[in-house]
Amino acid sequence: MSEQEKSDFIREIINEDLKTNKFNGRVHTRFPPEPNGYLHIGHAKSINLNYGIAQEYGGKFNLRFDDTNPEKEEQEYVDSIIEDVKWIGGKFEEKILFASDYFETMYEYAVRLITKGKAYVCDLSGDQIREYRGTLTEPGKESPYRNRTVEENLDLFQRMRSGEFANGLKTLRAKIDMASPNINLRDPIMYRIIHEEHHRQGKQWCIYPTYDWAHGIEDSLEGITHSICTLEFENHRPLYDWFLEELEVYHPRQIEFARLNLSYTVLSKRKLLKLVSEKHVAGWDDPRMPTIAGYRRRGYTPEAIKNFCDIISVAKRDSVIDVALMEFSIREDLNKRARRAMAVLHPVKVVITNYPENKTEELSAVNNPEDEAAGTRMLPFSREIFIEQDDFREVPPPKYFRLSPGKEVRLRYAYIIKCEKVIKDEAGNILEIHCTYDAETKSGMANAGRKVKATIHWVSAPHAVNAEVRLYDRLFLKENPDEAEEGKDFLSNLNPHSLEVLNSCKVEPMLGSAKAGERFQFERLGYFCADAKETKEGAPVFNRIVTLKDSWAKIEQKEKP
RNA sequence: UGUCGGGUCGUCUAAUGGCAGGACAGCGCCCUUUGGAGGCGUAUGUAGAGGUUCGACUCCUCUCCCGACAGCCA
Repeated sequence: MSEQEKSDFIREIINEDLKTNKFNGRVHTRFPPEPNGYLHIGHAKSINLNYGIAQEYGGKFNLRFDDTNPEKEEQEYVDSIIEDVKWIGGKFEEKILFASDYFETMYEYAVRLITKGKAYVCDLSGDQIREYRGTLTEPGKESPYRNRTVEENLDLFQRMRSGEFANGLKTLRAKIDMASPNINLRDPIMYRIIHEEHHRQGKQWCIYPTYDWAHGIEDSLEGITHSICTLEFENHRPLYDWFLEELEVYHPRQIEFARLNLSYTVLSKRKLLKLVSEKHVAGWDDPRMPTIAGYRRRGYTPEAIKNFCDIISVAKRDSVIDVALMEFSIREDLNKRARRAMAVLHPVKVVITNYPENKTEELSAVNNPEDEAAGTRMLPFSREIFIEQDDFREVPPPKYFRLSPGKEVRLRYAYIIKCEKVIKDEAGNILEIHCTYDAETKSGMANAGRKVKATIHWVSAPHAVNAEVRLYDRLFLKENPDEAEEGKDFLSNLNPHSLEVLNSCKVEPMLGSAKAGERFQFERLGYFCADAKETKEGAPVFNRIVTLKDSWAKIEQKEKP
């Protein structure tokens, strides 16, 4: 998709603002995560949107941490978020920003509102505040503390700051309208008392601004033009606007879009945290997690993620994106870029009885048929090879084109072989398959053109390297994991087979020195990535990124009743 | 029975008063030394009812359906 063609309701708004010169021709966006968890694919959508817009319009982009709640936030999350935003490709202006750096200004602004008679210190408890707020259909009641004098409010607010009161004893509230049909306008809380150490401010503060109070100020201070957030903040926009108007400061425009939902996936921070803390997965970067760190470890590329974000576009209606679109994006990317390799995951030995013992040939193999520049490599071939158990059936089902007794297949880049005999143990397990080869059918020879129905992959037994391969699948069995039985939650929909570890895989020699993070297509199987943390020279560990589209699997599925 | 927002192929998304198009998924065929890739083709959609108009996905009215909001979370 070319940048020119991109069009959505947000870009339309920006075009309109540019036309009317609303922000003097400026475009300045931001990505404002709270450092209370790892970034996930939904955040990638937001980064791609905000950063993409800044880039397209020659504007600016800020990375700003919305660190206004010390009870939930940690430095570990700050670090991971910075790494993830960079990996996704978001380049932020000069330095990383923190809402907590504006705390002093926010305090002064609050004093300004108090002085205007637009904010007051309230002594109501949490329960009382809820009670006074009213309900969705009934108006609320005014707090008995609502009409304190400016002097009293100023004094109390100063004493809140200086630590005179315990948590929850007092709040600073905006004086708006307790009867507003929009609950957010019923005297919302601006400051609460939290005696807790902040990851950047230490013990400097014991009052912390709420999101509604803080966010618009952050945007205003940074000169943001378009403050893009998700739909659940739509009802907060009147409040965002109210604060900035009362403050009489620079006023950005808030625009809301629908957050990303992915089938077979959960994307709420709470649920992701639960998966990690209850050890249903191995950590935030477990390759099954929809976190940026998880996708990275799995082997996804930033380009594929960007492409995915472009495909799904952005709108206001709620939607659930088919996870197949994500899989399509990574396949499309890796098909063009990943070098091909031979790997046998479930090996069974084949002995080519008419091939000389002790002979080894070097056969030329193409590294990437989609990219001639990737060149070729040599593949050792010998009398004993491994093939995939699945590529042999003693009793072949209909339409099965691979090896079976008396039948021929081509070995990729090598010869056509014919199955002559199956050697089993007493229990009936297949130990070896004995084949003969046709020496005239070597890849590239005159007779090589002889047609056989199938080509299978293989690895020379004496040259094979042992590898561990981790087969990852969807983490959840249900399209909507939240759709659980009575009394159960999304965890009951976990896929028990989302990870299968194979320890005795046989791979071609070149793969023995795969570097951490390197990606390959294992021919006929899928795309794999050498694990970033655990792969070692001579003892490689591969993560399956995604399978190849497998039309045989589909045929087989259909044959079954 | 509050306020705000939303409803276009199975799934996303275009068309902003002028041929309902694209992608993914599906199906069929061709091609193929990866049952991959690629090529070609095919089916499927404007929530409903009225109205305005030469002409409506688009504008108006009503109805229906879905989502968000009653944290001192963001």
